[in-house]
Amino acid sequence: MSEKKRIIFHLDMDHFYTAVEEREHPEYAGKPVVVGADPKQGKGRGVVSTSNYEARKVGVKSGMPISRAWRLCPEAVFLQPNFPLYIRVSNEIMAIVRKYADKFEQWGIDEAFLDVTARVKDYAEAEALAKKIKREISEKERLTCSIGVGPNKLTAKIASDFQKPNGLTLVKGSEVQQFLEPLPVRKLLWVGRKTEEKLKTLSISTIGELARYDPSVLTEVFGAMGMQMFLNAHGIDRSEVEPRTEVKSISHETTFQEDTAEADIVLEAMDVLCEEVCKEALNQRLFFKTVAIKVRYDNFETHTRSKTLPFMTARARDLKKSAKGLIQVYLQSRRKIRLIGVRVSAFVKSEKQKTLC
DNA sequence: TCTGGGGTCCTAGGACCC
DNA sequence: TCTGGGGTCCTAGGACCC
Repeated sequence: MSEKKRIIFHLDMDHFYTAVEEREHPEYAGKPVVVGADPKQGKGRGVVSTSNYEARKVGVKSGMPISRAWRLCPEAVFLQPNFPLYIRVSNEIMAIVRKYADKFEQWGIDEAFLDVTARVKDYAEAEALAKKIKREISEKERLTCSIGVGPNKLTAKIASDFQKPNGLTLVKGSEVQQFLEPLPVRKLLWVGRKTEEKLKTLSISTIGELARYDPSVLTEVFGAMGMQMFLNAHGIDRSEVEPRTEVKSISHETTFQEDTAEADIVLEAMDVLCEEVCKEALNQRLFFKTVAIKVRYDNFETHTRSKTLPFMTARARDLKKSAKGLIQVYLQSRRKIRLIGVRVSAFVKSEKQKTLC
């Protein structure tokens, strides 16, 4: 029952959004660049999506409130994300990368896993292949990436993050435990802020401490996830590199400029979201059965309500009617609303698109 | 610090059916 | 009159990813 020997790459583009912007705008060279919400002189809502290394030097990081980024670095070039551009560049990069893998899995817009087991005979060849991929991306796209190489996805992912930007880190099977041992548990995939905090109460802060902990206690505290974490801490991860399956939900959401309790404003915004969601569903030829809405109050308390229709549809009229019904309870509360969202799921792919629309 | 927007997966309770 | 067990679907919330 020994684990099949594999060689997995994880490729991660370096500060992707800002890198693309810098490529398109040479005049930004050497300046701090921040892609995210509009800072509005420090009064903007929203967060930083990506910052380049000049901005990171003064502490501007992904996920930070844009107002704080503005205070830290008012001289930065602040840009709103240009997703159509990023998606186009992403598609070009993925086309380059996927031809080097037997199995390929895109992970978000700017990351990918490659199973190259059948393409290389050892880590020396893997290193040469990784360099070749980096060179091709650099020549064709004028962008850099970091690649991690390891015996599984877990190790490859952590390795790609180990030296950035423009890094290449190889971790052989025999070196995995030693490599992971000193790292904080937060580096493990699926260990986020909440799990990190919970682990801290058990006096676990490094992957090594997690590996030495009693797995039965971990199972008690975290359920199935506990055993998963324990195995991962030992460098064990049998998950396959596999292509993303079909889309399971489509959603749009929006945060208001100012929190509002006005039903008219909320309903009008919701109609727009419904239109956008329907347009996308139709583009992908998907009919949906389940409609969900999301409401976030001004204190960040968040609720969702959903309803499964007795029929499938892709019509905006049906979506608007359902969404309107679902949001009523929240409007009646007269509390100030910060955000609303609309989501559809439970898809049926249509072969008869034309006749039904 | 004052917290976007797009997703996936898991859990748990209740309804309903056989 | 109080009581099965299994299976599936629906709903709400939450954690996590980029």
